[in-house]
Amino acid sequence: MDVVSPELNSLLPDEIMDTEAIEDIPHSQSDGTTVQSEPDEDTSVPMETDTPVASESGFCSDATSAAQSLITSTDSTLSITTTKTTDSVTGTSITTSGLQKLSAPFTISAANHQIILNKVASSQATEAAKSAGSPQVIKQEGQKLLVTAIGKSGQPIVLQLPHTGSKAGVAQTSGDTKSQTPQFKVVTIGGRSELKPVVGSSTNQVTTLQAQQLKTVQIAKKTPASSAAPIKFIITKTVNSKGLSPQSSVSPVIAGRVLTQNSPVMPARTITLTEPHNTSIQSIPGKKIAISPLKTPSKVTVVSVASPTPSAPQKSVTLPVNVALGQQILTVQQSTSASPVKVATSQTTAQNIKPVQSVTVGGVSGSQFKTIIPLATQPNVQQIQVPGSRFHYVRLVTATTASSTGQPSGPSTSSIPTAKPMVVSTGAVRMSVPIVPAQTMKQVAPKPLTSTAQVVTATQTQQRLIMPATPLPQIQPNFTNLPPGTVLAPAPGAGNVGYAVVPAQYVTQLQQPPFVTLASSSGFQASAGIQTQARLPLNGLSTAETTSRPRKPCNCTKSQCLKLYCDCFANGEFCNNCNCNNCFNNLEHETERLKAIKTCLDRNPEAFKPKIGKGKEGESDRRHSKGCNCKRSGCLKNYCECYEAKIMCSSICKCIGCKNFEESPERKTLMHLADAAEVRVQQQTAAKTKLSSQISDLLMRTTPVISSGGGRLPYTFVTKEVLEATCECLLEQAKRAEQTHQPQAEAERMILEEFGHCLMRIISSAGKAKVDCASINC
DNA sequence: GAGTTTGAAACT
DNA sequence: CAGTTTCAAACTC
Repeated sequence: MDVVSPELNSLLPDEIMDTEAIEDIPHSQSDGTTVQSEPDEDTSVPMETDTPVASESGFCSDATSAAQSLITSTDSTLSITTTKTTDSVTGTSITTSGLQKLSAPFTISAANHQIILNKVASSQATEAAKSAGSPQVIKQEGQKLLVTAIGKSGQPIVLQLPHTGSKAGVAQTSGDTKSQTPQFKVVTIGGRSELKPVVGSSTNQVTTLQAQQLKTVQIAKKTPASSAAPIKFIITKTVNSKGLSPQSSVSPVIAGRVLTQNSPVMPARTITLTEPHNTSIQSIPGKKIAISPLKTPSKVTVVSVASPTPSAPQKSVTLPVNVALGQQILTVQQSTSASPVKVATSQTTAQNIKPVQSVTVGGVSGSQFKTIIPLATQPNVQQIQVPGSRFHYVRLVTATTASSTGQPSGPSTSSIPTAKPMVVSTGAVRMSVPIVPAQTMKQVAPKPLTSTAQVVTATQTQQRLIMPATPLPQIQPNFTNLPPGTVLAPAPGAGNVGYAVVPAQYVTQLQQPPFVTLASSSGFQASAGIQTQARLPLNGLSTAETTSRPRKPCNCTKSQCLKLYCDCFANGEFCNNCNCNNCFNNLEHETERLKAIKTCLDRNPEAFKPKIGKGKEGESDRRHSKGCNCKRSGCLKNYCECYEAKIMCSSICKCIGCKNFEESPERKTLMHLADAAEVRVQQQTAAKTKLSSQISDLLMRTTPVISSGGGRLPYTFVTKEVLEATCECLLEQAKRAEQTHQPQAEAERMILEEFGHCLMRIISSAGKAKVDCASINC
């Protein structure tokens, strides 16, 4: 199953990934040296969760830094997710219920620009492993994901995934990887569609993109010239794993979305990202991944190639990576062989990166890839706001309770029945968020450790992804909607449903159209072909509406903005530029906020779901999920949530005296009035715009040019002398008023009157000058 | 801007 | 689940 269907993919905007990826890595590698994780085929390394049922995405951490990049892939699915809870050792991931993953812990090293993904053991293997009483083993069998990023020079970025994959729907064991059909994925980083693939894998598996259906996932590269320019990554994947020829010339891509490449061609370079064995996320609570707008963002999103098993969810992976200008090609290889994960950056230039703070990966001039990683010792709460910035901050936080201290080798592991990867893209931000039922996370079952296996203590460790919640559209029922601010909030009664809370402040809100890519392990059937990557309306509002309308600031006074009364909180956003008092809806009160979220979810698991969703079949596309209860407003005022959402009341509404139905004359009248008002507003806006333009033009023409070699405008009558003369006139008038002992009001009137006279003279002079100038054709 | 109205959310 | 209270937004003046 693919996370993103071609159809949906075609709907993707050209720029959907305008983000900077900054990741907080628990243990960052300071020198960016290549780190290779070991193949670890035999070693089972349980992640945070290791219940057989639980499927967890593999986590990738930066070499020493747990760069919360998660790369997972199923047989035919490759997903890269930035996550915090990374088990470093072997990039363990837990597969469950047919969810097969490929976890590829990776490190960015300066050597190769290669990211090597390790294949996660199949669910069967996991089951077997668990049944054997051993921690679940993640086999890192050799799929390599080769990602080449287009550098500043414009070299197309190619992501190649020659990996052996089994047919969709067939669970594959870890040992089956060799039998898998190699798949080829092309990832382009950069803006152009010039993608010409392809790079042979290390295993000599060169695949031909021709005759393969490629799916492009993501895109986003912004101006390479700017250091802060975000980078687009387009990832195409081959749908058809068959017919891969070992040696193939690469045909240009493809059906997928092609990126535009702004930069000149550069030789492709590979960066191998490897997850250090020693790194465990849990060891560092409260980690965050921040995407810094100041840094050149680049994000790689890997889309699952195919669905191995019907029940196996695909994971899309978003790998936020800061790519500096002139970045080179980031290559992620997924080899069929169980090669150790490597992190190598090509042309390691400046890697003067403090450990855990930033990781710079290869650069032509300086760091090509830079990952900024918050220090592990930093408080896990650090609010990041970039008002007006189009770049989004993404932070992965391990929300920890008292006991969630990182214990890399802690015996207990949390069981996550179904990790639900989600890719949420809000224009600039796209992420893959494994949603893990918090309830299951609380259930920690100690497991015996193998000598090589690293057990991650996930006890009460919550990984939180902070994302803009506002644009979050309604998520598929299986996924549940993303609640505000926190990941892994328990959803009572929701079974395996978990929540990913996405505070908005880390991300510029409403800057980009909401975008969601979702994949559900349980809900997505391969046969159904349910791949979701589409813009979904938010609360009944179209994308354009949501993007164009900034959120209103709240005015809460008593709720501390921690109840659903607060729109900010209800929308999963932090308060920002609000008028609230005693606000706790911020990172300074994260504990309270999380508690409040949990409370809300306890009360109503769907509390943070959009209220306006799709109605039943045959009904209107949009309707209120609960219906309104209006009694006095006739459902024709904004008190009514239905009316406010510009939808009509439905059968589930319990309103009295409803007039908000199709044939309602009152409603029609209101609609007409509203339309007329809107037209007036538009006209006024247009008039203002025009007037502003005229004024601006007038100022341009009339303002004396400070001679800077740029030439002088023809009508530079407001000169310094004119200004001085005007001021003298005004002063003289003031003196006159003072001498005549005029009251202050009268004095002001006289001065203003004089000022008016001065203006009139200036304008008159300007008019004459214009005429004169025109007469002489100046 | 103050006061009122309204209905969702929260509480009992 | 129903009734009541609390709350903040919508609305009116």
